[in-house]
Amino acid sequence: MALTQLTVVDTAVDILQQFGLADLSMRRLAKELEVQVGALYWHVKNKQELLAAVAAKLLNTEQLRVIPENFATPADAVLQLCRKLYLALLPIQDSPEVIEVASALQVEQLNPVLQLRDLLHSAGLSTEDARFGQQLLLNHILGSVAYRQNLVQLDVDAPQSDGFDWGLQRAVSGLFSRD
Amino acid sequence: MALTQLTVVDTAVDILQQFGLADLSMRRLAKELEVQVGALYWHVKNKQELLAAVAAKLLNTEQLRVIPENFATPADAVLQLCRKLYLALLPIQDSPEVIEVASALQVEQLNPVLQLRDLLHSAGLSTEDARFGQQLLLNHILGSVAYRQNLVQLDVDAPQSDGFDWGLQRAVSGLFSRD
DNA sequence: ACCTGAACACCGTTCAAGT
DNA sequence: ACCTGAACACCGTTCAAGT
Repeated sequence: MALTQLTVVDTAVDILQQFGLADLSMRRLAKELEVQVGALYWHVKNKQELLAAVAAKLLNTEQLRVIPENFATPADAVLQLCRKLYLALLPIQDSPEVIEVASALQVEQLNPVLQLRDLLHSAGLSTEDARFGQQLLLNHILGSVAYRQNLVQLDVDAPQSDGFDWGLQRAVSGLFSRD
Repeated sequence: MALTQLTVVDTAVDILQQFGLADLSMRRLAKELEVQVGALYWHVKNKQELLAAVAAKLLNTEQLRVIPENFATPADAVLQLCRKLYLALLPIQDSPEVIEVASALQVEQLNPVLQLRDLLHSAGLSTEDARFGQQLLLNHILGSVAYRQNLVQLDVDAPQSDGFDWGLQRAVSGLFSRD
């Protein structure tokens, strides 16, 4: 199998899902693909861009879309999209770090983040406020996932809620109430 | 000067503030202190605990307290504390990552985070909800700082607001409105 | 065009041995 | 008790040289 950008990124996604970010090194990736490390740099510019591509692979899926028509209010659609994102990222080790790298480099390529912004906009927020609201909600999603993943990693077996949904509802309520 | 836990942590804080997390390696730290790397491990268990201690040094300062009596409403005190935290962390490179390590390891030693929780509690939220609200606000602070720091790092010179304060006001409003 | 081999300049952690 | 010296098992990135 020839080495392509696609195979490199897909293998990276695999390593991330199976072993976490600590094991996703360029050298490990090269070993998995049975090539020398240097070969990777023909297909990806550097590790940062690779991680951005990994994030895009993780997020740009049909599962992480929401059909606004299926919801009574825009707020409900927003809630649902956020919950989907949270649940999708939770089982992927270190996903918040990966997404952060990507959204710093190129938020515009992460479809669910864009849809989140769109939903907020069509719910009545100005273009700028929709961007801010998207930030608030994304911060909460990634922060909650990171917090939760740290708990299991430190075998704090307290299976207590991380308060994600509670905080989400409060945040959305704050975004849509005028005062 | 004898090597102590205190000097190790203080020097680590120095390196972080001057050069960022990428330069804060155990080896660089040893060089700065003019000892061998191994010597550090007599004074700190590992790098993770060192970073937690660094975070505590950064946050546990009198500057980052708020006098509730000075504010008309608890919500105002919460707003002020969050803004103080945001402004304090912004100039410290990679501070969100450091704080996250620390709050995963030992939230209970970060005074401003505890005060934030306390303020929410005394504002009427249940003990549990105060914890959740603290999470929501901390997520927003750290997320906004990280976002802002990434912008300057990628020399995206757009000095556009990160919407921190806008999001903060919405979040606080959501926390204190009952619906 | 695509890949190898090898180098450069680093990491965190451990541990026998010294004082 | 505290530190050195040295090792172990890694990193990301670059680049002449091969095909």
